[in-house]
Amino acid sequence: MTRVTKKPVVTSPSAIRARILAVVRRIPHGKVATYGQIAALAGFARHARQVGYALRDVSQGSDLPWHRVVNARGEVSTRAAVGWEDVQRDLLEQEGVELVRERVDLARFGWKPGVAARRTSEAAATRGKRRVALHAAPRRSRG
DNA sequence: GCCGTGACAATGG
DNA sequence: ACCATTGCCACGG
Repeated sequence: MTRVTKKPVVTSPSAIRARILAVVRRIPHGKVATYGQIAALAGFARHARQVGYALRDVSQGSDLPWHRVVNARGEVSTRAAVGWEDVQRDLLEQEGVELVRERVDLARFGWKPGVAARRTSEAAATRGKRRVALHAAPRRSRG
């Protein structure tokens, strides 16, 4: 059928954004994901900054769980509009995400896609040991 | 089409 | 543990 004449791979103005937002939408309630993780899951490793860009364009008025996205240190990233940092922290706490010193323990609340919730005891045990790769595949990526 | 910007990330001091 | 620097890459002017 030679319908490949013109493939829709045209990379829309924001094909990358759409993909990113799709991943953000998958973050489960009560969990958080890092910018770099989102980018990697979307298929755009080292585009962590683009995640922030995408969210900045959306933010309010959307059903997107934008508040579940934090930086690699588990902190809420500061953006242009001051004050929303508190809003985000509040939303997270409402979901049961603990914030210790303004930081989220990624080992506990970090979203692990594809892995169903294991036993709580097991998760606790993991805490004391070495932390396995939380991110999908950071490798040598840097941004 | 080049240049600066940015809700990031990793490294070094 | 904190601050400064460097890298990365799409987007907007």
